[in-house]
Amino acid sequence: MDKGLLGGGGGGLLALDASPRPLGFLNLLSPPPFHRSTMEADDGGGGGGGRARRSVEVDFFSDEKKNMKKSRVSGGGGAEADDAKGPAAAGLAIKKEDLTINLLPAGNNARSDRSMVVDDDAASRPDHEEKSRSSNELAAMQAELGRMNEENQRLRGMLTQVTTSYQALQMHLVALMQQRPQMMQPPTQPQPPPPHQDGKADGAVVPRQFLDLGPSSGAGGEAAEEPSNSSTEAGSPRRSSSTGNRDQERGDSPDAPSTAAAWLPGRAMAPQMGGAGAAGKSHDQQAQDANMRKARVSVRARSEAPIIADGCQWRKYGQKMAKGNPCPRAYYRCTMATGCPVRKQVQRCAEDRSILITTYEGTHNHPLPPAAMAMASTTSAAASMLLSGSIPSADGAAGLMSSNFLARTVLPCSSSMATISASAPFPTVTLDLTHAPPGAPNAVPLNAARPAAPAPQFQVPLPGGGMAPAFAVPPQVLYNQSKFSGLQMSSDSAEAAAAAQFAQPRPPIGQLPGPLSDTVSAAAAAITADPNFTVALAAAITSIIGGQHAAAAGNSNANNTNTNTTSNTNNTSSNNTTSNNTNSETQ
DNA sequence: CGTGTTTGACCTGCGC
DNA sequence: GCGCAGGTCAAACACG
Repeated sequence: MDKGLLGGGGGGLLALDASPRPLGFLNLLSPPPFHRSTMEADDGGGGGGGRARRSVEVDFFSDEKKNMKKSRVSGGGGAEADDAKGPAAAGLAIKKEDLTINLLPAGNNARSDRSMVVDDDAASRPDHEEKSRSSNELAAMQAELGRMNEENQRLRGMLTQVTTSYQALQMHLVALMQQRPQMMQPPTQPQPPPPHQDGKADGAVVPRQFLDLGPSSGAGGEAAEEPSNSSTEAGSPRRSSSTGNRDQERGDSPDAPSTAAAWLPGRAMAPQMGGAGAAGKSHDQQAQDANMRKARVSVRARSEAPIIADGCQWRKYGQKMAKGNPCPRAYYRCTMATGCPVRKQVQRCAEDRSILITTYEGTHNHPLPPAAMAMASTTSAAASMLLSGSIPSADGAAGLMSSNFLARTVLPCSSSMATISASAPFPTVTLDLTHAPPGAPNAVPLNAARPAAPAPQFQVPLPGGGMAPAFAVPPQVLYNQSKFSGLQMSSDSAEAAAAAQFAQPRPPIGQLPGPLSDTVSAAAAAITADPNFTVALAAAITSIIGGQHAAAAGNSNANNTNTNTTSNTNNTSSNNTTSNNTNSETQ
């Protein structure tokens, strides 16, 4: 099925999506603002009010745009959309040009408006008056230009800063990506002989340490023993739910929280920089892990479909009645790789059964199709922010702030759509996609974003391989669903776009077939395809760049918390025992 | 026959 | 210590 998606999507979209952004990854930073006008036409919002909260970028953009607008006014030139590239530089260049032009009072000014006025006046006034007026105007313009230059300097500085950050991030990303292929070995080889302790200590070297947590531990039955030992030494407050032994055998559950942070900036970075002292460090880290609770990302979306397609393949391994909810909760495990620790729970909201609550836990230890990448990056970003926010002090407030930032980052169009609950037992970020933002219907735009996409890609694959009647649902549902799947769908197109590159053994993100370019292309394609994906990536990037900023940013917006709390336990009691539900309602 | 789902049983953590 | 609830396992079953 996945193959079908990949294969089907195919080439058409590739050209469509990938081409527009030759700059590739760098665009990750710049597109959101500049594409907003075009891409977010989808949202019908036209960029309206809600966008403004977009932290630095917005300001940057708006300022920039202002400048550019001025430039255009003065330049009178045509194609506006085209010069959206190279913000600061372009603006500066134009300005200089204008300067030259303005300094030449010579007859035909390019400044259509003003010059027209001037000309009109000039016709009826003496020369000297005209000249004085011109000189005044000139002076004013020069002053304005001076201001603009200053502004440009500022913007340049910001740009430099952003670029620097980006480069650092990119390097980090590359490092992580290069590590990933290593991780991919184990899954294909279901159980590489438990090289556990040594494997982590030597072969895998430092960098793998975090990434190891998923696969390697998942690989070796006893391998998992090691971490759990240390963590138990550390007190093992972790509530790895069930099954000490079984989990070790699976190797996922105990490590899920760690893997959830696998590509976290701080955490992933630390080992690399740490270098030696693997033992002590890992010990440390494990203690940290032990302190860390499982981070979860919960997505609320309206959907008639029993499950939300997120680009991954899931296998249902259990179903249970949750207390206080007449609807059973289904447990899924990622089956895209053998040792993948990622799980998700799917349950319908008790209050509104049209709302599907999908809770993700853990991080994939295998390459993901862009479709899944979108979701993974989103959830990972959410989880990482959550965790990074709570690591330092285990303070819920930090996480809360981060989450607010996340809310705006992941879902910029809806400040009140993401919520965090750092309350026990697991810190959970909730992305509430059930609220229809103002300029809603973007199911169509999504389609529009990928006009050539074959129908199958729009279908919602069910775990069982069937297709959910996702588009037989009411518009509202469709909207909400698509809003959620804005991540997946858009990335579907990205998937399609990347299909050519990933077509073979699918080395997607992990292996960087060539240099970085393929991945970059895919990312660029995806970004081009859908602002939501951009935003998701931005969230991931933001999380990598630094939780502090996130926390800070979130801090400044801490008042945006909404009331959608995610509590992991429903307190209403019932007599539901642990008996399993045979209810086929959701299946 | 392979893959995925269903479902009863089991394990674990937590609160009382 | 006991009971409850969440989470998972794994045999049985269904399906293509």
